[in-house]
Amino acid sequence: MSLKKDLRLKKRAQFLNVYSKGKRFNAQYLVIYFLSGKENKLFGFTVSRKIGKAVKRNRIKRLLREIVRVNVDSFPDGVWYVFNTKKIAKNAEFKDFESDIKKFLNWLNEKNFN
RNA sequence: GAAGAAAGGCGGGUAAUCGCAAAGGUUUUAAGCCUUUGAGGAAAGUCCGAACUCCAUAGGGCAGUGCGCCGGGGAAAGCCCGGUCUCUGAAAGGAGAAGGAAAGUGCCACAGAAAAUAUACCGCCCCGAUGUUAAUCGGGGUAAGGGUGAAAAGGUGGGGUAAGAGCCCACCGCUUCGAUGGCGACAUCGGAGGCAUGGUAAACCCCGCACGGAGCAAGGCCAAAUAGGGAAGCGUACGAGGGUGGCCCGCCCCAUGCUUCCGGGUAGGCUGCUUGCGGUAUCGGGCAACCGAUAUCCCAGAGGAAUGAUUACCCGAGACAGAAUUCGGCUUACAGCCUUUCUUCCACU
RNA sequence: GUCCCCAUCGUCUAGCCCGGCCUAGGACACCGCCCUUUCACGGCGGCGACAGGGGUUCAAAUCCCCUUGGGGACG
Repeated sequence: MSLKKDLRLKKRAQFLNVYSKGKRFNAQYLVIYFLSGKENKLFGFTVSRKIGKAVKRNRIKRLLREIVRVNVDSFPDGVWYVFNTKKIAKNAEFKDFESDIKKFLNWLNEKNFN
């Protein structure tokens, strides 16, 4: 894993909490849910069976984790994040996910300044 | 050299930087640092078989399911190896759920005379009657030919006959008896019979063999909140109830009372969890599957789930694909490459 | 992960157990014609499917095996 275990969402209840109470950001290949007001910073990753078989799903999760690991300091504290993949992410590359996440971070910063 | 067949193996490599998981060591509150290890031949499908765990002791019967040539291997298997037979290919080879249809039952559409106690549509032949003939009618013989069908009651050839027919003969097939070889399936040879026994058992079924059920989300331990009960022992009574087997018998539990004890259990956590019918090498036995001996090694163990990213170079430019309790198989997917053996054809010596 | 179930026209289904009459029936939908001034209703006709591959059999939607695609239970 390219991201420490302490920084990951683990329980199904936590995921459901983010889905139901959190906000949503649509990018090209990703849908990012986030819920603020928490005491720590956690990340969760979800890849549907519709994307492909186990090898492909694992690869996408690893790519996402790597991007988050590199940019972990750019994410605001006290927020839980969940990354979902869209169906078109089947053929996406590392750079595609990277630009999506950069876009999300810029959007967050703008909101905070406003 | 070309085309092809079989068996076995490999499944990009090297380096740098940043990272992940486990184990060990170390400073030690957390955490950090160092070292080592870290997906497959199919990890897949979940199609068989086991180990392990629980269920009521896993017993008897019925039902049900699966398997089915012979010998060997294996813990077992819808498994493997060797052989037999049948089918198939020019050959090397390949394929086969391959017992029983002379125990019984069922089915065999359409077509056809007839689909299993055989029968007779067109025919062929004989006799009789009518008739010049042709032919028609009646009685009988026959199943060679035609036609139908997936399949027509041994096949081909000859003799024979009024026409025909295993009616007779030869060969082939079949049945049966014997001999020889083989552990055996079976094969070969010889004699006899004069043909009886259509197909279908991945139709019911018969014979033989095997099978109790569930599955690591099994099961065990610790244990918030909430709710108040739960467990053990003894005694009595009843088959009416309950207990996850498809059913029956058998088996186990018990309403309630008394005594003793404090535990049961959800969220959650820990465990089961990786040393095993283990791998590798050498030697020996065996055609082989496999077995034995010796030496040596420890080789993933997660739990929203670890192997990734970037860069550089090389080549033939990298397929199918990711462990989840563990093994033995089967099946399915798979770019390209290597090794060995064999078959056929062509060329040369 | 472990254990199960299902697959037939565009949609819902019958046939499968017990093979042949299946060139696979019906309803809704779609298309054309008739009826009506027109639409609807009604009538007639048409289009249209056995998930894929292999095996058993004379013959497979049906029996057997493999694959593919859906769905469910167990936290």
